[in-house]
Amino acid sequence: MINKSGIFSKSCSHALKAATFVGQKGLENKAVKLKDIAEEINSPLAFTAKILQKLVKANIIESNRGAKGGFFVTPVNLKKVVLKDIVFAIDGEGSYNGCALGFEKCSASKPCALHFQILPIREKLKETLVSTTLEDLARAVDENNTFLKE
Amino acid sequence: MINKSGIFSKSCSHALKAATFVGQKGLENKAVKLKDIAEEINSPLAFTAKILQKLVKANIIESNRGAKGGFFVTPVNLKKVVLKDIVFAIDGEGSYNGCALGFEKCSASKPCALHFQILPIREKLKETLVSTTLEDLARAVDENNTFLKE
DNA sequence: TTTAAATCGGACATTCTTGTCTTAATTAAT
DNA sequence: ATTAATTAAGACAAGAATGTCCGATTTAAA
Repeated sequence: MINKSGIFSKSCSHALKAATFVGQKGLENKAVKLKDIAEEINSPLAFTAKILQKLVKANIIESNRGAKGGFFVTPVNLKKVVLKDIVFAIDGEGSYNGCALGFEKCSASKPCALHFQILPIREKLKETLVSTTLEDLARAVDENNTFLKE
Repeated sequence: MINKSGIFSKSCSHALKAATFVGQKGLENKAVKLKDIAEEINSPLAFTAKILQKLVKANIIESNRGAKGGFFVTPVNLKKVVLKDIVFAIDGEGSYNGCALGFEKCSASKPCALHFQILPIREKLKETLVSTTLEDLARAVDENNTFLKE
């Protein structure tokens, strides 16, 4: 949502950053450890762990336990996973489809006071969330065109 | 933000609904009481009061205390106030300008991993928030084209 | 001038999000 | 087998957002 801290919840921002970094390493088929991820994206270790676990359960990234373990993305998922998948995994569908004024039933036939104003914004957002792949993000970061840290 | 409950924070949704209802009555130069507002927009009384006070302090609506008091919008504000004013008053500027990944400094020259994806969405949102007036919302509701209740 | 009807303002309570800690489970290497 | 490295999982803690309560203040009317 558009809340005080920007477009996404903090958890979701962390998830997007973490997934992108794992994706970046995935470009070279490498796995990364929790500690490295948390450091790279500047997010608390234990909290990052929780978020990574959600991403694993959502089949966005995978993990290996034990020594030499870590998190990684398969080449298939690098191309297949889109932003929407990550947002859904962390914040759920409401973030994607919810009414701007919070109504359960809000549609063109029973529109809330903001329905027609918000509609085109929503559409544009959805468009972006389904068309941007994890690989897109990972490559841009890898080529130093965008950043995961300030 | 695009969070679990939709685009805006709950407080902000309440504020938008409350302001719209006060605006609707303002079309006929009437004031409304807190109790009526809370009932109309289906929001808890005391909490609605808090939000209304913020709107008053932000000079979006005005109030009269005491018997025969209430909240109202001046004809000038009805035309002058835009959605952005309300969103700013409740959620602050971050909601409007904040980086999608939460960075302080995020710009075309130092873009976060989502910067270029989010930019056009943000622009569209801003456009809408500055071009929609309180009167626009109030009239649509008054003409029964849109709703403040399910 | 008293009373009733309102908003104002601050302290408090609850709930949700964010973050921490500790222990268990798994794996590779010695 | 044992140990060290690592993720998994759940209980707990802190903070922010949301919501409640109560008394103070203001105003109109009787």
